[in-house]
Amino acid sequence: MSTQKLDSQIRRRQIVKAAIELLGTCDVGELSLAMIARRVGLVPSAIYRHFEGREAVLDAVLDSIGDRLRENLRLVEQEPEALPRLKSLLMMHVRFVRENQAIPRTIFSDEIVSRNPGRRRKVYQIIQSYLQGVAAIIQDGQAAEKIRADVDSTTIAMQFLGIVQSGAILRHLSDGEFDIARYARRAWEHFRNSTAAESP
Amino acid sequence: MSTQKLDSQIRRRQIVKAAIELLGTCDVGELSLAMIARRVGLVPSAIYRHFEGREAVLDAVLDSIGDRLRENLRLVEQEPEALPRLKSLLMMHVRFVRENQAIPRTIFSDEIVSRNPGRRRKVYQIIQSYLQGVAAIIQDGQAAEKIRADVDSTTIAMQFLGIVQSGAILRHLSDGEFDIARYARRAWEHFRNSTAAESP
DNA sequence: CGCCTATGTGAATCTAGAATCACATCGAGG
DNA sequence: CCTCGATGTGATTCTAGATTCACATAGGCG
Repeated sequence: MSTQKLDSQIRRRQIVKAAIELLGTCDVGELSLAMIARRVGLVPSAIYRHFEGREAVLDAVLDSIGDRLRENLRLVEQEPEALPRLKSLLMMHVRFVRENQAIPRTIFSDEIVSRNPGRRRKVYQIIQSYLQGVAAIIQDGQAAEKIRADVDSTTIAMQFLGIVQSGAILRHLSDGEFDIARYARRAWEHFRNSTAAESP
Repeated sequence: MSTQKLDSQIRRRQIVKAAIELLGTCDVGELSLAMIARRVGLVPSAIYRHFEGREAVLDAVLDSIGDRLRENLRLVEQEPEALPRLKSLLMMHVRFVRENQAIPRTIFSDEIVSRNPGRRRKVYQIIQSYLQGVAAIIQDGQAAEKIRADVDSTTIAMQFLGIVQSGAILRHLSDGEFDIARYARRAWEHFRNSTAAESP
Protein backbone atom coordinates (compact mmCIF):
# COMPACT_ATOMS: atom_id res chain seq x y z
CA MET A 1 0.00 0.00 0.00
CA SER A 2 1.06 3.54 -0.54
CA THR A 3 0.12 5.28 2.66
CA GLN A 4 1.47 8.76 2.78
CA LYS A 5 4.43 9.15 5.08
CA LEU A 6 3.87 11.82 7.67
CA ASP A 7 5.95 13.42 10.34
CA SER A 8 5.94 11.52 13.58
CA GLN A 9 4.67 14.59 15.42
CA ILE A 10 1.59 14.62 13.21
CA ARG A 11 1.07 10.89 13.47
CA ARG A 12 1.21 11.06 17.25
CA ARG A 13 -1.54 13.64 17.26
CA GLN A 14 -3.63 11.58 14.83
CA ILE A 15 -3.16 8.48 16.91
CA VAL A 16 -4.18 10.17 20.16
CA LYS A 17 -7.17 11.76 18.47
CA ALA A 18 -8.27 8.45 17.01
CA ALA A 19 -7.88 6.76 20.38
CA ILE A 20 -10.02 9.35 22.14
CA GLU A 21 -12.70 9.13 19.49
CA LEU A 22 -12.76 5.36 19.72
CA LEU A 23 -13.03 5.57 23.49
CA GLY A 24 -16.37 7.26 22.95
CA THR A 25 -17.70 3.94 21.69
CA CYS A 26 -15.64 1.27 23.39
CA ASP A 27 -13.95 0.99 26.73
CA VAL A 28 -10.25 1.18 27.43
CA GLY A 29 -9.91 -2.55 27.77
CA GLU A 30 -11.30 -3.10 24.31
CA LEU A 31 -9.23 -0.40 22.69
CA SER A 32 -6.66 -2.23 20.61
CA LEU A 33 -3.76 -0.93 18.57
CA ALA A 34 -5.43 -2.54 15.57
CA MET A 35 -8.53 -0.38 15.96
CA ILE A 36 -6.50 2.76 16.36
CA ALA A 37 -4.31 1.93 13.41
CA ARG A 38 -7.28 1.22 11.15
CA ARG A 39 -8.86 4.55 12.01
CA VAL A 40 -5.68 6.44 11.28
CA GLY A 41 -5.16 4.46 8.10
CA LEU A 42 -2.11 2.56 9.20
CA VAL A 43 -1.16 -0.99 9.97
CA PRO A 44 -0.92 -1.97 13.66
CA SER A 45 2.83 -2.34 13.72
CA ALA A 46 3.20 1.19 12.39
CA ILE A 47 2.05 2.55 15.73
CA TYR A 48 5.38 1.45 17.12
CA ARG A 49 7.13 3.96 14.91
CA HIS A 50 5.52 6.69 16.99
CA PHE A 51 4.93 5.20 20.41
CA GLU A 52 6.76 2.75 22.62
CA GLY A 53 3.62 0.65 22.75
CA ARG A 54 0.05 0.59 23.86
CA GLU A 55 0.81 1.91 27.32
CA ALA A 56 2.53 4.93 25.88
CA VAL A 57 -0.49 5.69 23.73
CA LEU A 58 -2.72 5.60 26.79
CA ASP A 59 -0.35 7.94 28.60
CA ALA A 60 -0.60 10.38 25.74
CA VAL A 61 -4.40 10.16 25.79
CA LEU A 62 -4.33 11.01 29.44
CA ASP A 63 -2.10 14.01 28.89
CA SER A 64 -4.42 15.22 26.22
CA ILE A 65 -7.43 15.00 28.51
CA GLY A 66 -5.54 16.87 31.22
CA ASP A 67 -4.76 19.66 28.77
CA ARG A 68 -8.39 19.94 27.85
CA LEU A 69 -9.51 20.28 31.46
CA ARG A 70 -6.91 22.95 32.14
CA GLU A 71 -8.12 24.73 29.04
CA ASN A 72 -11.70 24.76 30.36
CA LEU A 73 -10.54 26.25 33.60
CA ARG A 74 -8.72 28.98 31.74
CA LEU A 75 -11.68 29.77 29.51
CA VAL A 76 -13.91 30.84 32.37
CA GLU A 77 -11.36 33.23 33.82
CA GLN A 78 -12.95 36.09 31.91
CA GLU A 79 -16.00 35.89 34.14
CA PRO A 80 -15.26 38.06 37.19
CA GLU A 81 -17.95 36.96 39.67
CA ALA A 82 -17.45 33.64 41.43
CA LEU A 83 -20.92 32.15 41.13
CA PRO A 84 -21.47 32.95 37.45
CA ARG A 85 -17.98 31.67 36.83
CA LEU A 86 -18.80 28.37 38.48
CA LYS A 87 -21.99 28.15 36.49
CA SER A 88 -20.07 28.69 33.26
CA LEU A 89 -17.59 26.07 34.26
CA LEU A 90 -20.32 23.60 35.09
CA MET A 91 -22.12 24.12 31.82
CA MET A 92 -18.89 23.90 29.88
CA HIS A 93 -18.00 20.73 31.68
CA VAL A 94 -21.40 19.24 30.93
CA ARG A 95 -21.06 20.06 27.28
CA PHE A 96 -17.57 18.64 27.26
CA VAL A 97 -18.76 15.40 28.84
CA ARG A 98 -21.69 15.08 26.48
CA GLU A 99 -19.61 15.60 23.38
CA ASN A 100 -16.80 13.50 24.68
CA GLN A 101 -18.31 10.56 26.40
CA ALA A 102 -14.90 9.02 26.56
CA ILE A 103 -13.43 11.33 29.14
CA PRO A 104 -15.10 10.68 32.45
CA ARG A 105 -15.28 6.99 31.75
CA THR A 106 -11.69 6.70 30.64
CA ILE A 107 -10.04 8.83 33.23
CA PHE A 108 -11.45 6.77 36.06
CA SER A 109 -11.29 3.42 34.35
CA ASP A 110 -9.53 0.66 36.16
CA GLU A 111 -7.17 -0.06 33.36
CA ILE A 112 -5.97 3.52 33.30
CA VAL A 113 -5.88 4.04 37.00
CA SER A 114 -5.35 0.72 38.74
CA ARG A 115 -2.74 -1.09 36.76
CA ASN A 116 0.00 1.46 36.73
CA PRO A 117 0.97 3.45 39.82
CA GLY A 118 2.63 6.14 37.75
CA ARG A 119 -0.49 6.68 35.76
CA ARG A 120 -2.63 6.71 38.85
CA ARG A 121 -0.52 9.51 40.22
CA LYS A 122 -0.87 11.38 36.98
CA VAL A 123 -4.66 11.13 37.06
CA TYR A 124 -4.64 12.15 40.70
CA GLN A 125 -2.71 15.26 39.80
CA ILE A 126 -5.04 16.10 36.94
CA ILE A 127 -8.03 15.85 39.25
CA GLN A 128 -6.35 17.62 42.13
CA SER A 129 -5.37 20.45 39.90
CA TYR A 130 -8.89 20.82 38.52
CA LEU A 131 -10.25 20.59 42.03
CA GLN A 132 -7.89 23.32 43.18
CA GLY A 133 -8.93 25.49 40.29
CA VAL A 134 -12.53 25.18 41.39
CA ALA A 135 -11.61 25.70 45.04
CA ALA A 136 -9.77 28.88 44.11
CA ILE A 137 -12.89 30.27 42.45
CA ILE A 138 -14.84 29.43 45.56
CA GLN A 139 -12.31 31.15 47.79
CA ASP A 140 -12.61 34.25 45.64
CA GLY A 141 -16.34 34.08 46.16
CA GLN A 142 -15.91 33.67 49.88
CA ALA A 143 -13.54 36.63 50.07
CA ALA A 144 -16.10 38.73 48.20
CA GLU A 145 -18.79 37.47 50.57
CA LYS A 146 -20.77 35.96 47.74
CA ILE A 147 -20.29 32.39 48.96
CA ARG A 148 -20.88 31.25 52.49
CA ALA A 149 -17.60 31.16 54.36
CA ASP A 150 -18.47 28.59 56.98
CA VAL A 151 -17.63 25.66 54.71
CA ASP A 152 -14.26 24.47 53.53
CA SER A 153 -13.76 25.49 49.90
CA THR A 154 -12.44 22.05 48.98
CA THR A 155 -15.56 20.38 50.29
CA ILE A 156 -17.69 22.66 48.17
CA ALA A 157 -15.43 22.07 45.20
CA MET A 158 -15.84 18.32 45.51
CA GLN A 159 -19.56 18.69 45.72
CA PHE A 160 -19.39 20.79 42.59
CA LEU A 161 -17.39 18.20 40.68
CA GLY A 162 -19.70 15.50 41.95
CA ILE A 163 -22.53 17.02 39.96
CA VAL A 164 -20.97 16.19 36.64
CA GLN A 165 -19.38 13.02 37.86
CA SER A 166 -22.59 11.41 39.07
CA GLY A 167 -24.45 12.73 36.08
CA ALA A 168 -21.97 11.20 33.69
CA ILE A 169 -22.25 7.82 35.37
CA LEU A 170 -26.03 7.79 35.27
CA ARG A 171 -26.01 8.95 31.71
CA HIS A 172 -23.73 6.12 30.73
CA LEU A 173 -25.66 3.51 32.70
CA SER A 174 -28.95 4.63 31.24
CA ASP A 175 -27.67 4.51 27.67
CA GLY A 176 -28.01 8.24 27.33
CA GLU A 177 -31.58 8.29 28.49
CA PHE A 178 -30.73 10.23 31.63
CA ASP A 179 -30.76 13.92 30.77
CA ILE A 180 -27.54 15.17 32.23
CA ALA A 181 -28.06 18.77 31.11
CA ARG A 182 -31.42 19.00 32.82
CA TYR A 183 -30.01 17.38 35.92
CA ALA A 184 -27.07 19.77 35.93
CA ARG A 185 -29.44 22.76 35.81
CA ARG A 186 -31.41 21.50 38.76
CA ALA A 187 -28.35 20.55 40.70
CA TRP A 188 -26.90 23.95 39.96
CA GLU A 189 -29.97 25.68 41.41
CA HIS A 190 -29.64 23.67 44.56
CA PHE A 191 -25.90 24.19 44.67
CA ARG A 192 -26.26 27.96 44.28
CA ASN A 193 -28.99 28.21 46.88
CA SER A 194 -27.05 26.21 49.38
CA THR A 195 -23.66 27.82 48.95
CA ALA A 196 -24.48 31.45 48.25
CA ALA A 197 -23.83 33.71 51.19
CA GLU A 198 -26.98 34.87 52.99
CA SER A 199 -28.01 38.18 51.53
CA PRO A 200 -28.20 40.46 54.56
CA MET B 1 -4.83 -33.87 44.31
CA SER B 2 -7.55 -34.73 46.74
CA THR B 3 -9.63 -31.59 46.95
CA GLN B 4 -12.79 -32.11 48.90
CA LYS B 5 -15.89 -32.26 46.78
CA LEU B 6 -18.49 -29.77 47.83
CA ASP B 7 -22.02 -28.98 46.85
CA SER B 8 -22.26 -26.66 43.88
CA GLN B 9 -24.35 -24.22 45.90
CA ILE B 10 -21.48 -23.86 48.37
CA ARG B 11 -18.85 -23.61 45.69
CA ARG B 12 -20.78 -20.84 43.97
CA ARG B 13 -20.78 -18.82 47.15
CA GLN B 14 -17.08 -19.48 47.69
CA ILE B 15 -16.29 -18.45 44.16
CA VAL B 16 -18.24 -15.19 44.35
CA LYS B 17 -16.69 -14.39 47.72
CA ALA B 18 -13.20 -15.05 46.41
CA ALA B 19 -13.86 -12.88 43.37
CA ILE B 20 -15.05 -9.95 45.47
CA GLU B 21 -12.07 -10.24 47.78
CA LEU B 22 -9.69 -10.32 44.85
CA LEU B 23 -11.37 -7.28 43.35
CA GLY B 24 -10.19 -5.38 46.41
CA THR B 25 -6.66 -5.73 45.10
CA CYS B 26 -6.94 -5.99 41.35
CA ASP B 27 -9.30 -4.60 38.79
CA VAL B 28 -12.00 -6.46 36.92
CA GLY B 29 -9.92 -6.75 33.79
CA GLU B 30 -7.14 -8.47 35.65
CA LEU B 31 -9.41 -10.83 37.51
CA SER B 32 -8.85 -14.24 35.94
CA LEU B 33 -10.53 -17.54 36.56
CA ALA B 34 -7.11 -18.85 37.52
CA MET B 35 -6.80 -16.35 40.38
CA ILE B 36 -10.27 -17.13 41.64
CA ALA B 37 -9.71 -20.86 41.40
CA ARG B 38 -6.43 -20.69 43.29
CA ARG B 39 -8.04 -18.74 46.11
CA VAL B 40 -10.87 -21.22 46.43
CA GLY B 41 -8.43 -24.10 46.21
CA LEU B 42 -9.51 -25.38 42.87
CA VAL B 43 -8.14 -25.70 39.39
CA PRO B 44 -9.36 -23.16 36.79
CA SER B 45 -11.40 -25.58 34.79
CA ALA B 46 -13.30 -26.57 37.91
CA ILE B 47 -15.03 -23.20 37.89
CA TYR B 48 -16.98 -24.43 34.89
CA ARG B 49 -18.68 -27.04 37.04
CA HIS B 50 -20.41 -24.19 38.84
CA PHE B 51 -20.65 -21.33 36.36
CA GLU B 52 -21.15 -21.06 32.63
CA GLY B 53 -17.95 -19.09 32.41
CA ARG B 54 -16.23 -15.92 33.47
CA GLU B 55 -19.15 -13.69 32.48
CA ALA B 56 -21.51 -15.67 34.66
CA VAL B 57 -19.18 -15.26 37.62
CA LEU B 58 -19.18 -11.51 37.11
CA ASP B 59 -22.95 -11.48 36.95
CA ALA B 60 -23.08 -13.30 40.24
CA VAL B 61 -20.65 -10.81 41.78
CA LEU B 62 -22.91 -8.01 40.68
CA ASP B 63 -25.98 -9.64 42.18
CA SER B 64 -24.14 -10.05 45.42
CA ILE B 65 -23.20 -6.36 45.54
CA GLY B 66 -26.79 -5.41 44.82
CA ASP B 67 -27.97 -7.56 47.71
CA ARG B 68 -25.54 -5.86 50.02
CA LEU B 69 -26.71 -2.37 49.09
CA ARG B 70 -30.34 -3.31 49.59
CA GLU B 71 -29.34 -4.75 52.94
CA ASN B 72 -27.78 -1.42 53.99
CA LEU B 73 -30.92 0.42 53.06
CA ARG B 74 -32.95 -1.96 55.17
CA LEU B 75 -30.65 -1.68 58.16
CA VAL B 76 -31.27 2.04 58.64
CA GLU B 77 -35.02 1.66 58.63
CA GLN B 78 -35.03 1.47 62.41
CA GLU B 79 -34.05 5.14 62.60
CA PRO B 80 -37.30 7.15 62.46
CA GLU B 81 -36.08 10.67 61.70
CA ALA B 82 -35.03 11.41 58.12
CA LEU B 83 -31.80 13.31 58.71
CA PRO B 84 -30.33 10.94 61.29
CA ARG B 85 -31.34 8.11 59.03
CA LEU B 86 -29.45 9.63 56.13
CA LYS B 87 -26.46 10.16 58.34
CA SER B 88 -26.51 6.50 59.41
CA LEU B 89 -26.79 5.44 55.82
CA LEU B 90 -23.92 7.67 54.80
CA MET B 91 -21.65 6.38 57.55
CA MET B 92 -22.60 2.80 56.81
CA HIS B 93 -21.92 3.33 53.17
CA VAL B 94 -18.53 4.86 53.94
CA ARG B 95 -17.60 1.92 56.15
CA PHE B 96 -18.82 -0.45 53.48
CA VAL B 97 -16.70 1.25 50.84
CA ARG B 98 -13.64 1.34 53.04
CA GLU B 99 -13.83 -2.31 53.94
CA ASN B 100 -14.78 -3.33 50.48
CA GLN B 101 -12.73 -1.28 48.13
CA ALA B 102 -13.89 -3.50 45.34
CA ILE B 103 -17.46 -2.33 45.20
CA PRO B 104 -17.50 1.23 43.91
CA ARG B 105 -14.67 0.53 41.55
CA THR B 106 -16.16 -2.67 40.21
CA ILE B 107 -19.72 -1.61 39.84
CA PHE B 108 -18.81 1.29 37.60
CA SER B 109 -15.96 -0.38 35.80
CA ASP B 110 -16.04 -0.39 32.05
CA GLU B 111 -15.73 -4.10 31.76
CA ILE B 112 -18.78 -4.63 33.95
CA VAL B 113 -20.85 -1.84 32.55
CA SER B 114 -19.80 -1.13 28.98
CA ARG B 115 -19.31 -4.49 27.36
CA ASN B 116 -22.62 -6.08 28.06
CA PRO B 117 -25.92 -4.22 27.66
CA GLY B 118 -27.74 -6.64 29.91
CA ARG B 119 -25.29 -6.07 32.69
CA ARG B 120 -25.42 -2.34 32.21
CA ARG B 121 -29.15 -2.45 32.72
CA LYS B 122 -28.69 -4.54 35.82
CA VAL B 123 -26.26 -2.02 37.31
CA TYR B 124 -28.58 0.80 36.37
CA GLN B 125 -31.37 -0.89 38.26
CA ILE B 126 -29.19 -1.47 41.30
CA ILE B 127 -28.25 2.20 41.40
CA GLN B 128 -31.73 3.44 40.62
CA SER B 129 -33.16 1.34 43.37
CA TYR B 130 -30.62 2.60 45.89
CA LEU B 131 -31.25 6.13 44.70
CA GLN B 132 -34.97 5.70 45.13
CA GLY B 133 -34.43 4.36 48.62
CA VAL B 134 -32.54 7.51 49.49
CA ALA B 135 -35.08 9.73 47.76
CA ALA B 136 -37.85 8.07 49.76
CA ILE B 137 -36.10 8.95 53.01
CA ILE B 138 -35.77 12.51 51.80
CA GLN B 139 -39.46 12.70 50.90
CA ASP B 140 -40.29 11.52 54.40
CA GLY B 141 -38.12 14.32 55.72
CA GLN B 142 -39.83 16.82 53.49
CA ALA B 143 -43.26 15.66 54.56
CA ALA B 144 -42.22 16.06 58.18
CA GLU B 145 -40.84 19.51 57.35
CA LYS B 146 -37.36 18.51 58.41
CA ILE B 147 -35.90 18.83 54.93
CA ARG B 148 -36.42 21.79 52.66
CA ALA B 149 -39.20 21.08 50.23
CA ASP B 150 -38.19 23.45 47.45
CA VAL B 151 -35.78 20.95 45.92
CA ASP B 152 -36.52 17.78 44.04
CA SER B 153 -35.84 14.78 46.28
CA THR B 154 -34.00 12.96 43.53
CA THR B 155 -31.60 15.83 43.06
CA ILE B 156 -30.82 15.79 46.75
CA ALA B 157 -30.46 12.02 46.67
CA MET B 158 -27.93 12.23 43.87
CA GLN B 159 -25.98 14.83 45.74
CA PHE B 160 -26.03 12.50 48.72
CA LEU B 161 -24.71 9.56 46.75
CA GLY B 162 -22.12 11.79 45.16
CA ILE B 163 -20.48 12.25 48.54
CA VAL B 164 -19.38 8.65 48.76
CA GLN B 165 -18.85 8.29 45.06
CA SER B 166 -16.40 11.16 44.73
CA GLY B 167 -14.76 10.20 47.98
CA ALA B 168 -14.19 6.66 46.81
CA ILE B 169 -12.61 7.86 43.60
CA LEU B 170 -10.23 10.22 45.34
CA ARG B 171 -9.38 7.59 47.89
CA HIS B 172 -8.48 5.15 45.18
CA LEU B 173 -6.52 7.68 43.16
CA SER B 174 -4.56 8.82 46.18
CA ASP B 175 -3.67 5.26 47.18
CA GLY B 176 -5.72 5.53 50.32
CA GLU B 177 -4.09 8.74 51.45
CA PHE B 178 -7.30 10.72 51.04
CA ASP B 179 -9.27 10.36 54.25
CA ILE B 180 -12.72 9.49 53.05
CA ALA B 181 -14.22 9.27 56.53
CA ARG B 182 -13.09 12.77 57.42
CA TYR B 183 -14.31 14.07 54.10
CA ALA B 184 -17.65 12.35 54.57
CA ARG B 185 -18.09 14.04 57.96
CA ARG B 186 -17.41 17.48 56.52
CA ALA B 187 -19.54 16.88 53.49
CA TRP B 188 -22.30 15.65 55.76
CA GLU B 189 -22.21 18.87 57.78
CA HIS B 190 -22.53 20.87 54.63
CA PHE B 191 -25.22 18.58 53.28
CA ARG B 192 -27.24 18.82 56.47
CA ASN B 193 -26.93 22.58 56.68
CA SER B 194 -27.96 23.05 53.12
CA THR B 195 -30.87 20.63 53.00
CA ALA B 196 -32.39 20.94 56.46
CA ALA B 197 -35.60 22.93 56.51
CA GLU B 198 -35.23 26.43 57.96
CA SER B 199 -36.10 26.25 61.62
CA PRO B 200 -38.85 28.86 61.93
C1' DC C 1 -20.77 -52.87 49.67
C1' DG C 2 -20.77 -51.20 44.92
C1' DC C 3 -22.80 -47.83 41.56
C1' DC C 4 -23.44 -43.62 39.48
C1' DT C 5 -23.14 -39.00 39.09
C1' DA C 6 -21.62 -34.65 40.59
C1' DT C 7 -17.06 -32.68 41.18
C1' DG C 8 -12.42 -32.19 40.37
C1' DT C 9 -8.06 -32.54 37.38
C1' DG C 10 -4.51 -31.78 33.78
C1' DA C 11 -3.62 -31.51 29.15
C1' DA C 12 -4.92 -29.56 24.90
C1' DT C 13 -7.14 -26.11 22.06
C1' DC C 14 -8.27 -21.56 20.61
C1' DT C 15 -8.13 -16.75 20.39
C1' DA C 16 -6.98 -11.96 20.59
C1' DG C 17 -3.81 -8.85 20.67
C1' DA C 18 0.83 -7.01 21.77
C1' DA C 19 5.34 -6.85 20.28
C1' DT C 20 9.25 -7.82 17.01
C1' DC C 21 11.57 -8.18 12.70
C1' DA C 22 13.17 -8.10 8.00
C1' DC C 23 12.07 -5.86 4.14
C1' DA C 24 10.03 -1.96 1.16
C1' DT C 25 9.59 2.79 -0.05
C1' DC C 26 8.86 7.74 0.51
C1' DG C 27 10.85 12.11 0.33
C1' DA C 28 13.98 15.67 2.34
C1' DG C 29 18.62 17.28 1.92
C1' DG C 30 22.90 17.20 -0.41
C1' DC D 1 19.61 12.80 -9.34
C1' DC D 2 20.87 10.01 -5.31
C1' DT D 3 21.02 8.55 -0.99
C1' DC D 4 19.86 7.56 3.52
C1' DG D 5 17.05 7.84 7.42
C1' DA D 6 12.38 7.97 8.75
C1' DT D 7 7.98 5.59 7.89
C1' DG D 8 5.11 1.98 6.53
C1' DT D 9 4.08 -3.11 5.73
C1' DG D 10 3.18 -8.12 6.33
C1' DA D 11 4.63 -12.10 8.37
C1' DT D 12 5.86 -14.00 12.63
C1' DT D 13 6.39 -14.76 17.42
C1' DC D 14 4.77 -14.71 22.02
C1' DT D 15 1.71 -14.70 25.82
C1' DA D 16 -2.20 -14.80 28.76
C1' DG D 17 -6.27 -16.51 29.56
C1' DA D 18 -10.78 -18.63 28.44
C1' DT D 19 -12.75 -22.73 27.24
C1' DT D 20 -13.14 -27.77 26.15
C1' DC D 21 -12.44 -32.45 26.90
C1' DA D 22 -11.24 -37.03 28.35
C1' DC D 23 -10.30 -39.02 32.39
C1' DA D 24 -10.32 -39.67 37.68
C1' DT D 25 -12.65 -40.14 42.08
C1' DA D 26 -15.34 -38.85 46.11
C1' DG D 27 -19.27 -39.89 48.49
C1' DG D 28 -24.39 -40.12 48.62
C1' DC D 29 -27.65 -43.62 47.83
C1' DG D 30 -29.68 -47.99 46.77
